Order: sequence, then C-alpha cells, then structure tokens
Amino acid sequence: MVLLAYPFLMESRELRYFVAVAEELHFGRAAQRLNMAQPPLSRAISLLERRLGAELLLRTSRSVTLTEAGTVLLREGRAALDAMEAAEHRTRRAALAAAGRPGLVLATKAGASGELLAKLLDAYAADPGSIRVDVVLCAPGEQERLLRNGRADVAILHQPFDDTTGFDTEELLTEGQIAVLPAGHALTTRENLRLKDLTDVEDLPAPRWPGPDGTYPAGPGPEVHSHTQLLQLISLGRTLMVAPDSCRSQLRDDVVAVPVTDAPEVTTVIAWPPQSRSRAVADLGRTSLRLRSLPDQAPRRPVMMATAGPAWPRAAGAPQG
Amino acid sequence: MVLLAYPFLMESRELRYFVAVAEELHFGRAAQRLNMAQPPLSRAISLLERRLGAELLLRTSRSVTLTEAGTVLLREGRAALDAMEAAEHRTRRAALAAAGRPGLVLATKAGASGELLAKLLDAYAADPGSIRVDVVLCAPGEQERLLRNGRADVAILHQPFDDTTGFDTEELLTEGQIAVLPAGHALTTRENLRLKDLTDVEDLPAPRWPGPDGTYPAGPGPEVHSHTQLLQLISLGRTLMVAPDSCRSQLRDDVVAVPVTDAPEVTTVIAWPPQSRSRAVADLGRTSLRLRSLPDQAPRRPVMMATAGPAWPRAAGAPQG
DNA sequence: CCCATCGATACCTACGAGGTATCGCTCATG
DNA sequence: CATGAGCGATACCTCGTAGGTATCGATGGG
Repeated sequence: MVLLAYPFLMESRELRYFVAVAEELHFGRAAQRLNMAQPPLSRAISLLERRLGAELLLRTSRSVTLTEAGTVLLREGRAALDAMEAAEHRTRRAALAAAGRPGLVLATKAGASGELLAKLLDAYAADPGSIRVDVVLCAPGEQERLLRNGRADVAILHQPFDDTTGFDTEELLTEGQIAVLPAGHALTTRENLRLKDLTDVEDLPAPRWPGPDGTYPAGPGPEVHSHTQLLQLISLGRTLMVAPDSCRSQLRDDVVAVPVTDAPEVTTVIAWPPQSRSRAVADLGRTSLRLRSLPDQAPRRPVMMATAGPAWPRAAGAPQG
Repeated sequence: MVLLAYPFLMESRELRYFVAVAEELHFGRAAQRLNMAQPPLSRAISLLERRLGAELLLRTSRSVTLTEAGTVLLREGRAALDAMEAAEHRTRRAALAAAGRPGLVLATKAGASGELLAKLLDAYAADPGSIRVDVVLCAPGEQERLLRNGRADVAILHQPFDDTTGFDTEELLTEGQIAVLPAGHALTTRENLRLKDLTDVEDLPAPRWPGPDGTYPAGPGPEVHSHTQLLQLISLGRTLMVAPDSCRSQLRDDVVAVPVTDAPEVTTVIAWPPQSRSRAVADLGRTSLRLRSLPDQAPRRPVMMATAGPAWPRAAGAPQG
C-alpha cells in the first residue's frame, strides 16, 4: 500500500481568514486585521462553508455568531495554525543550528520564579556543550502559546494554571500560595488566610488582567498589565493578589505577604514539545532533574532577560553564556 | 493589545508538497503522487526554501537527501498537516451532528480486543442518549494516525506500542503476552518462554509487516498484511508471533499459545484528543470506567464492523444500534 | 563514450485571489 | 414612520502566480 498525498481541500490561508472572522465576529474588522478588503473575505468564507458542506457562521446584517461547527473549527483551526507556525519556526531554528548558530528559546512568565530560573540557567550554562539560551518573558498564560506555535523551545509553566497536555514536563518546584496585601491593612494582622477571606474584600477588589484579546473583564478592581504596576497598586491599598510563595523575594517593603492555607499548590514545571528530541532540550531537562537533588546555593551571576509581549515583532534575546 | 492575524508565510499546499518530496526523496515520484508535473513542484520547493531561509533538501542529479532543517520540517509538517486535516474532519462531523446525524468514529486495530470492545460498545449503546458508533478497523499503529488527523474521534491503543502523548486516555485492560506457535513445534512443549527463546528461531523467522510507506523491511520471515494470513502462516509452520493474552480466544486449533514471561505487559487504553469535550466522547470514557468495575458477562450481541485500510477512500461504517 | 535518469530553467496560459463600487437588509433615531 | 448609518453580499474587473510543456545540463551506469 502506497502512502498517498494529503487529500483535503482546506488551505491555511482560508483557515486564517476564518479564525480572524470567528474571533472578531465582524467581517469588517477581521478584514482590517488581515490587511484586506471585506468583500473577498466574505467570499472566501462562504466558499469555505460550501466546500466543507457546513454552516460555520450565522449572519444577519447586524451580527455574526458561530454555529456548532464553527466553534469546532475555531478550536481545531487555531491548533492547526499553531502547528503550521511551529513547523516554520522550528525549521528556521534548526537551519540556524545547522549553520553553527544554535540556540534555545525559553519562555517564562514575567516576574515569576526568578531565583529558580537563574539557578537552572546557570547550571545548564556550566554544562559542557550547552548552547545559548534566549529567555522570553511573557504575559501570564502566554508561555503555553509560544511553546505550541514554535516561538519557544522550552517553557516554564505553572500547574494548575497552564495547560500542559501534549507536552513532556519535568517538575521543578511545588509550593503554597500567599496573599500580597498593603502594609497596615486589617487582614495583615492574621497569621494566615483562607481563599474566602480574600474574595469580596470591599476595599481590595481583585485586579483585572487583559485577556488574550487585549480587553479587560468587567469588575470593580483596577486594570493592570504588569507586576510592578500591580505591586504599586497593592502598596497604594487599591487591590491584592494571590501568588506562589517564591514571589516573596521580589516584594517591596510596603506590602505584606500572608500564607493562604487553602489555595491550590502551585507546581512549577519545565515543559517542551514531546517529539523535540534535540540534544539541547534534553540537556536542559536533565539539568533541571539534577537541580532538584542539588545543594541549594550555587554561586550566582546576574541574568539578563529580554522582555517580549505576545505581539509579533521577534522577541529579542540576551545571550546566556 | 490587540490579537493580530497569524503572520507566517507558509501555505499548507507548500507543506504538502514538501512532505511528499521528503517522503519520496524523488521529485518525479512526489509530483506523480501530488497529481502534478515535476517542474512546478521543483519551483515550489525552492521557493519555500528561499522564503524560510533554510536549505531543506540536498539534491544532486542522482539523489535527494534531507538536511537537518528538512528533517525537522518533515516531522513538524506532518503534525501540522494532520492538524489541518483534523480540523476539517471534526468540523464536518460537528456539522453532521448539528444537523441531527450525530456519530462517533472509533478506530481499533484489526483483530485485537474483540471481546473487550464488544462489551464496551454494548455497554455504551445501553446508555440513554448514546449515539451511533462507527468502528474502523485499521492496520497496527494506524489508529494513532486516525486520531491525530481527525478521521476518528476515539481509538483503542496499546501501550507501549502506540504513542499516546497528547491524548487523554482511560485504561481498559493490562495483560501479559503469549507466543503463538505451530502445533507440534518443539517450543510448544515448554510451560512458558522468554523473549530470547523466540528471536532467531531457525525455522520460525519473525513475520514482516509493511511499514507506513507500504514497503517491507528486509529479513528472512514471510511478508504479511493481515492477521488471518499470519495465523495461517503460523499453522503452516512458517513463522510465529507474540501477542497480548486476550488474542487466545481468536486462535485456530492448529496453533498453540505459550506464555512469554518477560514480554512487556500490554495495556489497552481508550484514547481521545484532549480538548474534544463532546458529550459523546465523555460518555464513552465514562462507560469504559464503569466497565472495569462491572460483573464480567453481560449479554452480548454480534458486532458488525467495517474495515478500512490507511488509504484515503472514506471509511464506511456499520451502525451500532 | 553514450545514453538514461533526474532536477532545474524558460516560457506560456489560465484560474482565482483580491480590489472597487454598489446593493439590500436591519435597526436606531428623531 | 421616514431616514441614514452600519454591515454583509453581489457584480465586475485586474493581475499575480500556480501549474503545464519543452528543454537543458549534470551525473553515473553499461
């Protein structure tokens, strides 16, 4: 039996079009996002619908909504586009490596696990045969995306917040969580807290982070987009936050940490795509294994990091060597 | 920050072209497979290379080989194309379901776990709200592919043979393995065997199954493409096989089963793509859970199955209801 | 040494992706 | 209830490019 060619009709271009429309629920805005005019977009979508034999969108002249099939195609289509993008990035990276400029891109959440990460990178750098590691700091939850679309080779994820299905992982650290509160607030007198003590605190409404679409959820709390900003807002007595224990080391003097006893334990893991059997990734994984059984304080050098939002301009990276 | 459109260049068409060439390592044959002429294929590939900024293939006028980058793109590209195809199939299936013709496609290895599967399907069919299940019998190892490219919603896989990374799974059965030998063969006098007793048995060389590319590996054993054929060859004293314990029930009288004590245990699992939170799949998963704690012999009806090779013509399905 | 094999190049054609103009429907507004 | 703004669909045109044919040039076998 001979292996045949893939027989499906869909082109990735059409899928990009559909995903744009499905996310915007508006042909005009989607067309703008795609840098094209609205009519060809309308045509492409209805052609796609005819070829799939499935209604994807319900349009009136006032609104666009997804059908069942459309919802499925949005989810599956995003995954497929991520995979396409990943193929492209990983190939480019492999070509660079073959051309003598090997490198790893590690994605981690901005403002998390600084200590741990620095130790890991130092230990890896000490490995003979280790290569340059570029660190990309991204918004909470963005790491997973970068790993899925190939912009990163490895990521530091936090269970149970990030979805690690489909990745190989190595546990790095499990820890409890603390509440970070303004110094002097009534709650700071407590030895420890429970989650329900922290919901609906009148004068400290939970902060609101932007979603992946850039919009903020509704609510009374302040809108935030960085941790420094959040800490400042806490110290000003405007909000509070619940975070893993290890972030204590990064707190300012004007905020107070109180353990939250019933918050879920947070496990920091290092994750990579399963078939990525590159030596470098394997080495890094092995390093992280070794790290857990190592004496605690190795000599530390400062670690330079590059920041990168989820936007498209390539993430600049600082050498780790 | 606004969610932007996917900015990559690669079209799935180009990727299909590359995968075809990379698998054939021959532009002419690849072009045939793609139903096109060779020159535009050559052009498309070199254009792809220029746009990726990466050499993918090393060509002489006598041979084509993959570079490092090409190897990466072959692996990643296959995954991406599977994802594209999956998006298409799952969308079509969702549309059918929305149109009142819901159905599940379950992939399983031909000639494996008949008992277990029949029980599972019966139990599920007894569930109120259960829907039609089409069973696709495929060549060993093909189930995984069907699940990844969306032609199946659920699959019966066998650890450690099949790769379940990226799937949600539910364990069904763990069992040892047996050697199936011609009746009367010297080895059948043994109470049990070890793996090394079975390698290099002069008169019973291991059978050779076709790989995914349709070619047979080299070796002394006979070429086989079905289990019936294999059993016949065993009964003729030409070969042997090692298989999970449960296949005993399907053996003919002229072959003998002997336990292999050091063969790895085989775990039969039911698997599905993780985000596929359709009610039907969830029900089936729950049914399989219940099954493990159930009394053994429920009344059984015969189960009709459709066969399907890995080739493209749509798998026909027989209703389960 | 010559021919078979195979990928690359040159050149042409035609399909379809994408643009502009405009229509037709729906709802908010006074 | 009339009007206009907003939005998707339709009509029509243009041009880029995917794909075909013919042929070249390199390489290795007989």
